[in-house]
Amino acid sequence: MQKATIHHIAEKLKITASTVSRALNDHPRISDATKKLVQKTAQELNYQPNNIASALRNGKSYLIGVIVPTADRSFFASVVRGIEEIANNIKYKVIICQSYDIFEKEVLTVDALLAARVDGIIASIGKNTDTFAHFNRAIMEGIPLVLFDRTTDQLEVSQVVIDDHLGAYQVVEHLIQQGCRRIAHFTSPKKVSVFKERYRGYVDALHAYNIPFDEELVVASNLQLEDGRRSMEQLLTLKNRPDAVFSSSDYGAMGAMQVLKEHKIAIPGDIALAGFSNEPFTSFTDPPLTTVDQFSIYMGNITAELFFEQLKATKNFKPQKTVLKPALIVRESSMKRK
Amino acid sequence: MQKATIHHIAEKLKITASTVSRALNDHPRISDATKKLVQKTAQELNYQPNNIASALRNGKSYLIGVIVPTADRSFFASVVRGIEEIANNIKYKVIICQSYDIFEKEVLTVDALLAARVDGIIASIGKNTDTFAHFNRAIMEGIPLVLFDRTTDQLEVSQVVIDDHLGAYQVVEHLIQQGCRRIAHFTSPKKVSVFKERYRGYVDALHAYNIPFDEELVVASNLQLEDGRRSMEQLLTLKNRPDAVFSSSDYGAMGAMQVLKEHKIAIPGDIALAGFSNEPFTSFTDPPLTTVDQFSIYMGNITAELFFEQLKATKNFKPQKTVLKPALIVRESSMKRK
DNA sequence: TAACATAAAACAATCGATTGCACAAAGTTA
DNA sequence: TAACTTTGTGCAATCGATTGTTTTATGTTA
Repeated sequence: MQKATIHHIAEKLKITASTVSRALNDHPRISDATKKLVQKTAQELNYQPNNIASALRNGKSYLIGVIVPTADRSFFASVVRGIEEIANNIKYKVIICQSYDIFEKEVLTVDALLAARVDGIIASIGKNTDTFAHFNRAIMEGIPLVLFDRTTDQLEVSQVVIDDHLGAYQVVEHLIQQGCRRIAHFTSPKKVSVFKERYRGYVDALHAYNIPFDEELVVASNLQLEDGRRSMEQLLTLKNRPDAVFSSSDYGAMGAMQVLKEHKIAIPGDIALAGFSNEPFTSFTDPPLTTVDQFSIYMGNITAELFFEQLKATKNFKPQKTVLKPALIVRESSMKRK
Repeated sequence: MQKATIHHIAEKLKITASTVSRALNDHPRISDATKKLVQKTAQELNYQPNNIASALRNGKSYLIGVIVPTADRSFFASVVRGIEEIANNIKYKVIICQSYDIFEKEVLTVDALLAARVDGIIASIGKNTDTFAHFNRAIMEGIPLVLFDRTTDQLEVSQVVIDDHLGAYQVVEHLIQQGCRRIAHFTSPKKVSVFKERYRGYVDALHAYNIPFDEELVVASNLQLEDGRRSMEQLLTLKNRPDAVFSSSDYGAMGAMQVLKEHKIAIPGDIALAGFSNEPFTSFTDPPLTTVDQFSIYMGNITAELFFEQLKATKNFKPQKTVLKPALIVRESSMKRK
């Protein structure tokens, strides 16, 4: 059974396809009578416009590509959800692609999206990405690009980030207020701005409270669970142990928590603990983990709105940077003072 | 700057677009010399085929729609990853859509995918779905449909599931071997086969070991964290409390764990605990949660392979049902005997 | 070398929707 | 009533790739 086209409608009404097309698109030069007739017939024939055909004609696909390192991290999944909410409202569909933090895969993905003729790309950059030619390729083809969370200033594009500096600052300030003085920090060696910013927030908070910065308390790793374990073990070998750990990722903090428990070190009694991202599991841990919420769905909304603004803008659009405020979530893992 | 088309290549080489097209598609009637020349020129002009145009011509979009209740559950995210692995290998792109377990949203999504002219749909049915007209619409349009995990026998389509009965049976058998005799079960009131199957596995294991079935030990809910909490509180009001809880979802088990801790009830000492799905957080809980792994990435692979098999099959394809074996993962929450 | 086979490439239609332009009918104005 | 405007449709080209059907070279055979 064939799907109905505007030609079928036209034939049935003894008019031309162009009239049908105009009628369906509410063109002012078509009489109301014809419009109604066409709409009615379209219904009868269960007509559904062929997006492919119109995509070809007007060079739009109504598809946007979203690239995330991994979609099974709650943060990214929620941002994607936020993007979808906005996109679906205006007939756009979202293609989700995962780079798995692998640079080559990210490059391939960008190229695949360009080949698929997406109308634009929203991306969060992989941890191992430090050259951006693939994204520049998209920009040069006139494909709008908006980055969120894991962004870079090496590209002239709009970006939406949270104030990682502030989030980290608040965590460290909170730890200090709980009486901690030797606060360790798990960070990433990668040139990803979010981690650099959190590191800055950590350092600045220490300064602000006149707490000496001690390089041996900063451990760089990939910030996964196992990394957190290793980093914590390393810290425990120090003569002068920390009394708190602020990890740039919840997974890293989780690894630390496991190690501390294995060593029968009290949390937060001996060592307080805080993570970053408010992954869902953080409220399930024992003790529940202090962390920073990033309002991820909202971030997705904002990112999508910025994206579509740029998509509509005909001329050269000035890249915008939106900075969202994070929220410190205090849970037991850091509550030394009840 | 315009993107190169086959016409640009043709013009440059003083041949026609059809020759270029055939050369690029390695048509036997084109001389090797021409083929090489065309390929070289294509490279030079950085030609990328316009998928939209070829989609229109041969009625294929190279897009497949994947509908999941939510993409931020590790199980679904991993299945999607498994699907993507296969799909991307053969130039297909995956559109991920979330139904959020809302029936209306699921219907809209199916229709949107049909309108987007996807080449097929892979779906896991929402919890609240009990009529299937929307999926039948896809089938009638000749769009291949494959279901995974949350499936139904009311549709004549291929499906990939794990043996939920076996998984549940193994959990309950394990609990019995640990000495538990009053094993409670959290299930869903919904007509979702996975939960029905797990319930059957629970009942059958009890039977097999001559343990009486007690209706008051079975609690139906939505199986989220809060539901698990409520269900556990309810069980604790019984005169004759259970000595184990097997929840059909890890989140439900997590809720139970929180309540038990609040009541200072030892896990697994007083009450053993087991979930289902092997969500990542289950290894982070204290104690780590016994659960069932579903080999989700593999499930995605299998699902995609079945899907593409069906897509290639020209004639009426006989729906197949693939059943995968799950794996019991024993952790401390159920280890009464060390 | 005429007749025919084969290889290589051109021609033209097609997929379905869109749109600039042409054109006819109806309405308006002087 | 001639001249012009407005309104409603039709015509035909277009987007880029694909493909059945010629057409044009080239090669082979008798």
